[in-house]
Formats: sequence, structure tokens, C-alpha cells
Amino acid sequence: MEKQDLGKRKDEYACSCRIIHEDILRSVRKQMPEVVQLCNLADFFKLFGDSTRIGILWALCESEMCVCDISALLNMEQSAVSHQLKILKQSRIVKNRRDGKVIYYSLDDDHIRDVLNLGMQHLME
Amino acid sequence: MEKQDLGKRKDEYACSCRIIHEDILRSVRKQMPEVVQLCNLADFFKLFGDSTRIGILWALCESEMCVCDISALLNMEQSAVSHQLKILKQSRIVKNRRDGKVIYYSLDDDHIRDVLNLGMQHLME
DNA sequence: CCATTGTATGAACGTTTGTTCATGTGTTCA
DNA sequence: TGAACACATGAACAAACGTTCATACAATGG
Repeated sequence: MEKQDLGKRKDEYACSCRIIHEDILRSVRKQMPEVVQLCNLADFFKLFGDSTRIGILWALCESEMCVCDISALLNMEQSAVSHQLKILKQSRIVKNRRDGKVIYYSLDDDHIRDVLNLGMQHLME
Repeated sequence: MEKQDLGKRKDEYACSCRIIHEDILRSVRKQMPEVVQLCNLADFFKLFGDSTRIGILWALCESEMCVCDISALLNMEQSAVSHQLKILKQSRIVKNRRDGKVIYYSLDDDHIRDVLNLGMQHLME
């Protein structure tokens, strides 16, 4: 989705720098994932990089919730919440089920709690 | 830094929704962190939400590196890398030391590896 | 069927973000 | 001391992002 063609020209360097430590560079290069993987990883974390989405996810850690309740919980317009829920659903982090007029959202991935907790643990250090 | 005044008016709801499940809302509300904490958490994850910074951090997991080498590794201009390093340093995720003309950057926080690994693990599931 | 309610969605808008360009700072070495 | 080099930084710009507004869709109940 983003900066995908970062490493397309592997032979020419966009930087004007000389390479100072060729040995380090070689060994680090071996450990580096594909550019696409780095972008995917960034896109994954980007989902957690907004306070509205963080609020939604934290709430859903506790309980399945409908859009109305989430809106009330976060003091936000239903539309704003709905837009963010769509993003989270497209990324398969959240799922939903319909019960009449009400649509319930819940976490769709077990890793989410771990990620949130690890981040919060960092802030508390 | 962002949306800090999200919950300043706790009495009036920005949303036009009725509250459907008061019981759920009450119990979830008890588990919710302060709005400021949610914002801090979002700001923390936002640092991981850019592929350039992800690349930098992943590299620094492997070895201490100077700006030149990072630029060469990521095929990016030295200036762009420098700007991102500044952001990472301000957030105390990265530290640096000077040795003559060269400045070496390294991770300043043990949690960073865990966060990156957890994210990567998620993408591999 | 029609009004109501819960939710989704597209367009518009202001803000934030990352990169580039030009230039500045600090260190080394001849 | 002055050129060369490693890095930092401010301004400018385009792209990405999140919210709002208006409206559409879907299900229910009268």
C-alpha cells in the first residue's frame, strides 16, 4: 500500500553516502526481510497508531460491542467509529455479526491482545 | 500530541446514538484506560507505522549502525533517514553515540525487539 | 408499506506525515 | 586553517489520514 517500490533499484543508491562498514552492512542485509514484508509490518502497526482505533480495540478486548455503544464509549460520532471499524475489518483484526438491526463487533485475532498489552507494558516501564 | 481533548466533555455525547447495552458499557468503561494513555499508546505504535522506521529498527536489532550505512541499507537519502532517526530518538526508542565524525545509532529499549517480533509473527500466522 | 432505528459509505475538508532540497553544524586531517 | 566528510535541520510540498456531513442501506415494528 505504501512505498512498495522502495527497493526496486537495488543497484543504484538513492543516498549520496559512502558505505563505511561493509562488513556490518553485509551481515545486516542478510537478516533483513523483504521490503514488502517491512511495508506489511508497518501497515499492521499503523492500525494501532490511531487513538480511536486503539480505543475500539481495547474495548473489544473486554467484550463484543455494537457500533452505538462504542460511539458512546469513545464520545465519537457513529460515522467516525464506523469508518474505523471498516478499516479494522478489512485488515482482519475485527469481525462482526448481525443480530437484527444491531451489528456486533469483536476481535478476530488472538494476537491483538498481546500487541496491546506489550505496548501498554512499555508505557508503564 | 493528538486528539488529547477527546474526552474532556464526559457528560455530553458527540454521538447521536442511544446506548443499547448499558451493562456492557458500564463494565467496559471500568476497564478503559485514561484517554491520555490511549493517545500515548497510539503514538507509540505510530512509531512502528512507517516502513522506513521499521527498516531502521529491524536493522538496529541486528547491529549498531551509522547513518550512512542505514541510508545505504534502505536505499534512502541520508536526510530522510536522519529525520526519522530524530523522531525515534525523541521517543527514546533509539540512542546514539559519537565516534569522531561518525554517529552510531542503536536500540535504547528492550521492548522493541519484542514488538517487532510479535508483529512479524502475526504476519506469518 | 411506511416510519424508525442501527449502521455503512462517499465526498469534502483540514491536519498530519514523510520526503526532498538547501544549508548549517561539528569533527578530522592535511 | 581550510577542505572534506558525517550528520542535523528548517522550509516547502505532496500524499496519506481521520473526521464530518449528507445520504444510503438494511432490518424491525406498527
